[in-house]
Amino acid sequence: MFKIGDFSKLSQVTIKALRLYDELNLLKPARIDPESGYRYYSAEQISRLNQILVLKNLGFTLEQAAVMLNGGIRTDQFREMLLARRKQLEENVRFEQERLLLVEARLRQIENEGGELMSQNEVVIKSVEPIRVYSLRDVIPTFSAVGGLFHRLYEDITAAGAKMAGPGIQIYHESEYKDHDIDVEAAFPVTGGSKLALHELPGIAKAACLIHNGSYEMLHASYALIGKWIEDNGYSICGNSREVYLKTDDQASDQSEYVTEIQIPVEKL
Amino acid sequence: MFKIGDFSKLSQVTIKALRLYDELNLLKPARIDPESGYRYYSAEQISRLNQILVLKNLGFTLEQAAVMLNGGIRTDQFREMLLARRKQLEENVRFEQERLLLVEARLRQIENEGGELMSQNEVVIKSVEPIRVYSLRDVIPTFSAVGGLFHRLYEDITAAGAKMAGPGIQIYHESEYKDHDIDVEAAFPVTGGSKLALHELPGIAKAACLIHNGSYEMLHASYALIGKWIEDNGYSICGNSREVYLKTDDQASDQSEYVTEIQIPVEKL
DNA sequence: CTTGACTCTCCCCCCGGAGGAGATCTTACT
DNA sequence: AGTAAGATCTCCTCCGGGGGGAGAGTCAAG
Repeated sequence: MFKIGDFSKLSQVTIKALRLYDELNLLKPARIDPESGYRYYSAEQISRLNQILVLKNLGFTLEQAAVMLNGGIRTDQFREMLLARRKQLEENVRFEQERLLLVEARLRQIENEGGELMSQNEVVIKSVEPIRVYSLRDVIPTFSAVGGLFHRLYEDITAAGAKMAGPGIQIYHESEYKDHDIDVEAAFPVTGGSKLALHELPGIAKAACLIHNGSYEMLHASYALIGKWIEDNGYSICGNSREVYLKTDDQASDQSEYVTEIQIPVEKL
Repeated sequence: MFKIGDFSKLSQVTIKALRLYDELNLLKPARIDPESGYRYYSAEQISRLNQILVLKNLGFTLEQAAVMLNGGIRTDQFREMLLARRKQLEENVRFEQERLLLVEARLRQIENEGGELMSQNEVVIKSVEPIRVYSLRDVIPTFSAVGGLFHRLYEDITAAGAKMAGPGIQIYHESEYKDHDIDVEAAFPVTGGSKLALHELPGIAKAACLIHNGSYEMLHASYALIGKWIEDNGYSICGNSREVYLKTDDQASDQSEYVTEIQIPVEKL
């Protein structure tokens, strides 16, 4: 019989851990002195402890280990848990490797381009929810004509007694870059106005998103940035890009205050 | 200005997370209504939020992100943190991959050898602490003579008025298997007996350990098991193996109750 | 018998939120 | 203007695998 300290030294498992395993019914001491509460372990229990350590090394939780070791498991169940474990581990490895690539990309960027540390505007990947909107789609001669499209949209909405329930969204229905005769859709989420024919804007599973601050004349710079990012990070564009007008003339006194989000659907190559 | 729910939808960050970032001084709302306590965010703050998300994706903690974004950091410091991060991530990947190999080895074992699920006695890798012992070393004709060695050890210790302070240990000072004229050391940690010439048994950084239950006549089977395990798991033997007599004739009424631990120093190939 | 080393239970902490309770606030509809 | 629904607030507990420490009780050796 060993006291917990001796047993801990023998097994290289901390006393804290042993007490926890006791509490979780993973490894009950062979005897507990009813008066002092001291735990006494027998030499045979090292086998059991080793089983626990093996399961822990495989990455199972202590709770799973308790279920397995307390007998409620068949070989085929164990096999299935191992398969699930393998799947999870493979995913973990992929995830960590991808994260590693991101870190290395940052390091390269610092080495090459000097100290930018964190730019004000960073590209992030996120999903975009589907949303019901009222929208108008048209082929417009030049970019500057998109204002008119939004104006017609606004008139339709107010005429129907509806209200805008979110920021304006613009979708480029072009697969390539064009600067004339552009197929463009302007949309607003609305509330009320049951007469309006709403239409569901599909969600985007993965979109590369970048916030653009300031006048629309500089939007192309942000597009260049996000395009470079997509290329550098091994994504490719797989859908129509959008602009979301988070802050525009109705809340900003100056064009320099405008805030626009660029969303580009992407997929991992 | 967006209420927290709208801002959450825009940014695809949960309300819970936004409130946490507020608490951690990562992202304070642009305005908090002093009467209702409602948080109001401005469109510009999405940039800041994206910075947070990027740092989180790189695997930094929120606390680190707070330090970085709140200005107390220079580029070279950021670079060092990235380097540390890379090192940690590389280690994580190695660790998870090794764990994955363990799981796959288990799966192969189940497929090949049918349902053993968990054997009673599992091999674990652990470290062994250095320990001060009194020991005798001799070349003995056959294995069975090791008993005599321990007997002499026992007599020396009691004669010196000392006591054994732990289980007996046997070290094989042979690099290959021999069944006659074996160079063997028998050792006991002791307390008291200042006249005894103690000697420090070195620690082992990595030892493959296996508990053997029962008579010593079956020890060879456990040696075969641990040898196979070492080979299967990509280790190689790099030192003298030991046996630790955790339960032997002084506490056991029958040889079938003996408990012995085999320790073999190994290194990863 | 004393003293120092061990052990006991109980509580808080880590990390990044998730889930929920109960109260208050805003907003849309009548 | 009232009311009901939905949003939001703070505060609490929980997850995993223990680590660290307080305060009290126990064991073993000289």
